[in-house]
Amino acid sequence: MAYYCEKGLFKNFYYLIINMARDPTSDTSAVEALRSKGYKATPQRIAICQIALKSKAHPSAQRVYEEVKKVYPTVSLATVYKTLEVLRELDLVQEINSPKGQARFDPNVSPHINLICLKCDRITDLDDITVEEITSKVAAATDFKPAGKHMDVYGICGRCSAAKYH
Amino acid sequence: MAYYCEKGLFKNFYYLIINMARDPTSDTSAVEALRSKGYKATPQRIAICQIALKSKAHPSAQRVYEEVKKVYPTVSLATVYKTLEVLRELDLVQEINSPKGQARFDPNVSPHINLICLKCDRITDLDDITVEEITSKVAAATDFKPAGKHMDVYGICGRCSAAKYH
DNA sequence: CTCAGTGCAAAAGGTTTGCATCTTG
DNA sequence: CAAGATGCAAACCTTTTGCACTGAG
Repeated sequence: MAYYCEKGLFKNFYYLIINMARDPTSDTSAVEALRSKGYKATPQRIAICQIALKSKAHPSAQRVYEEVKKVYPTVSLATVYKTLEVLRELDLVQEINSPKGQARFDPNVSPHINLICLKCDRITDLDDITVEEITSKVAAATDFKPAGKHMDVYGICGRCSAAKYH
Repeated sequence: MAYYCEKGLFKNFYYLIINMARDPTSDTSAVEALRSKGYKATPQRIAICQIALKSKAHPSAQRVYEEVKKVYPTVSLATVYKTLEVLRELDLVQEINSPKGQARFDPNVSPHINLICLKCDRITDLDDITVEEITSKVAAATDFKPAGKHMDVYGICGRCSAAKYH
């Protein structure tokens, strides 16, 4: 029967499901982006892209892992870390350093401000052209070359200040 | 002789040296800031303030620990962490989240931009009034309340881009 | 004299690494 | 079929915590 080989058929089974459920556009482009730099487009990586490149919640590696496991139960946390590193190299995600000591990943690679809540760790994007103004000002005024396309601002998010007296 | 009691005389000896070498102004104010909120001004804390509030290198806790040990050899890393936490509460330092997964501490609590080098992890301050413009813009446009007085921008520092081909 | 603070060692995350096994191209 | 990727477990680092002892106020 089909279950005997956990590492062969099982994986392919899930790959199939993923392929059926996938958004053809972005999936194809993720595969292409991977291959363009010599990376292999494994089902694990595709599944991780599915989650990480679509989430707006700025997930941590752990969070991505949990989501990916739902559709690809055999994936390991180490693979998630390695893949996120690859996606960073391909400029498909940016890494955000949260105050709680874990990295967060952001598929929004256009210029924007990350509003990082110091209480609940929620991160909200704020698209703002000021980012470009600032980075070009920095580049002009100093010998520092801004590379990331995001700027981080810390504070208390709306939800937390509303829930102040809980 | 004077060495017999490592935890008594030894400490006081170093405390004396610290007092002799100290900058009277800032030291007094650190003591006052501590006491004003009910914290005790222990020699360990004063030594840590000496280092952390004067450094422009945005040291990590480990780095502060190493510096403090030079003048106060019996201090422990745990005490450094606890004291830095107190200093943060007193608004005497701000915490910066570096990409290398350790916190960095910044005694510059006026509005400024932190230029964070993704290669060598060096952090440079850039005083810029734009920070206030942006935080007030954010406060006006969203329900997010900016709290920190710094904004983080990532990139490659002058030294690293000069040393590109090493 | 009392309670907060210290120092130690252990625990607790988060992330990386080494290695045998498996799979893509 | 070769080079690269996976999954597991162990190693690593940074930070936090529990607790007996110490010292500031």
